[in-house]
Amino acid sequence: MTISNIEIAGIINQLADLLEIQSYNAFKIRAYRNAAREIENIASDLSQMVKDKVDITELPAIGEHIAQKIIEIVTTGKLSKLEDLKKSFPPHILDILKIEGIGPKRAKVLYETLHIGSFEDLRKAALAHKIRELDGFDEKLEKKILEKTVLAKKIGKRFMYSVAEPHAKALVAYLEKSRDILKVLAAGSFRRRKETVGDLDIIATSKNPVVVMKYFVKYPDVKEIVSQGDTRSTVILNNDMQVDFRCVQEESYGAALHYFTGSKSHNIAIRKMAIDKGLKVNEYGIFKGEQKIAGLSEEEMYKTMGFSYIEPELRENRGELEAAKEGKLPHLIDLEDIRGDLHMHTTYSDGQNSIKEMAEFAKKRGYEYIAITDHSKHLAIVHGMDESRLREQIEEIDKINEILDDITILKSIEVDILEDGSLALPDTVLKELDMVVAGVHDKFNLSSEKQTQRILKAMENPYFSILAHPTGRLINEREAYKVDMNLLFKEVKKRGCFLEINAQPKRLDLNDIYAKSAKEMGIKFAISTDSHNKVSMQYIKYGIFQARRGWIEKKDVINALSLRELKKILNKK
DNA sequence: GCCGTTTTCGGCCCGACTGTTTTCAGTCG
Repeated sequence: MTISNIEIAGIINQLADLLEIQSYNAFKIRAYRNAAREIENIASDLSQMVKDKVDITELPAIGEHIAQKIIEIVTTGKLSKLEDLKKSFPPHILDILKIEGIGPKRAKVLYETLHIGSFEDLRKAALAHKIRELDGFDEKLEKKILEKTVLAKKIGKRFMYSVAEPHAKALVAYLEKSRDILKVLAAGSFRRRKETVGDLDIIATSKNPVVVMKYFVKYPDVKEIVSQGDTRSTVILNNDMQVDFRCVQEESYGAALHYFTGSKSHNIAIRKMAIDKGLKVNEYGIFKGEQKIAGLSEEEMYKTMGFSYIEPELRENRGELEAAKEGKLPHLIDLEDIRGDLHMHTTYSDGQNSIKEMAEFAKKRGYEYIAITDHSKHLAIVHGMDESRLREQIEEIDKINEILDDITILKSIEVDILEDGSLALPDTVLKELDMVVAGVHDKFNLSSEKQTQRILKAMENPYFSILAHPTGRLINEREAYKVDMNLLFKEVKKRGCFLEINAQPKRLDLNDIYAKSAKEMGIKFAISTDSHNKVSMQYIKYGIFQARRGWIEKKDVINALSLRELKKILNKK
């Protein structure tokens, strides 16, 4: 039985949800939620920790009782307390909590008076106008419920960062046109460069917030106004993306920006630390009694709290506050640090541009080098190369290298790791390459043991350089394959090979949590675009964002090295 | 249910919007 941290957190959150409908002790519920949030943030695998008999009560927010529950979940896959609780509710009761405006209290009323336990029940009751008569409901809410239950399946969807990005930019550009707005910025998980964005949080400063609110809700892409107040409004855009907009006075810009950037976990941790210092933190500033002592800028906020400035990407309460206190924050990698791209395809396999076109585009970007990594023959669908095609390509690269100045094309391949852990091409040809990128492209459903052994075996190959997209997940499409990441990292470290942070917006693989964990073990990374045409080399920024969220510094990244240094490190293996 | 360099008991982040039950509960972020 292997169960992921996310799944464990999900079970504990479900428990909290049901207890909340039962009006259970609010602080106990909060304790469950705190524990779930911490579990989502832990890099190491809880399942493995339990198997290794690690004392998990050492983890924050996890005491004796929750530890027992986690052990039960890991060993049985279930939580008996939750299973028992579920028996007293209809099976889909938690679905109705996803509807805007229905929380645990109203869910309880719906269930106890009308026995409503699903979207379908709710919809029928709303159509029969039975909802409006209930305590805590009215005609308006009933109407809203009816609308929401139609679109139920879209609720809770998260957008890939790259999808949210143009919407955020367009909206910010619209707001910038308002004369009443002084500053405006997209905050929230978007500013933290999280791989998916649930909603947009926009912050602005103005002397006339009410006027600004009116202007905001008139944005042409708005489909629905959820709420509109004097300083805060919420709308839904045509693509169903929610936007929360907050407008404050100039003097509170830093505090509001900090508050609206989050993460929630980071904010709560800071507010608790403030209480210990006899201070209060809110979106208007830091207060000592009645007196405001900071709030103009985030820098000032952090300084007042005794921290160095924390980059938005780090604000997840994953140790950044402790590091900031001790002045030990990482100096995060920047786009400008990248000197080459080590994963891209050409017309030799499934790419759209020639080797030369890719090289020339890279040169324009100011790169010193690129690696051409077309697919190996195993994958018929992408016209993978066999040995002789690869030799042809090697020759062509040699020729182009002679012609092109100021950029070097490294000879490489994205070779398949076969089910038995061997590579899809023989060593006789792999040894002629400058480096070998290897990846799993099929048999995603192997057991964790088999999948892990498959990759470890592949890494034994003396020419293996970089493990491509290490977990294979596709955001919103495909789960990661099951791999013992902890064991994998140990072997990568021992072998001296490298892990890829794949910058494709759908991959961003390794993710932030794994990247941080691997970095802590001393592993180095290649941040690569896996481009299938020249233009997508620009995706490198998404890889940088993910790497920054994983606390990655320039010194951790092999394609931030000069060509000479890179060759040296590639040959050392 | 968790936590503690003032505490093993007594706290637990903080505030806006909605609708209305004109002082607050419910919900949300």
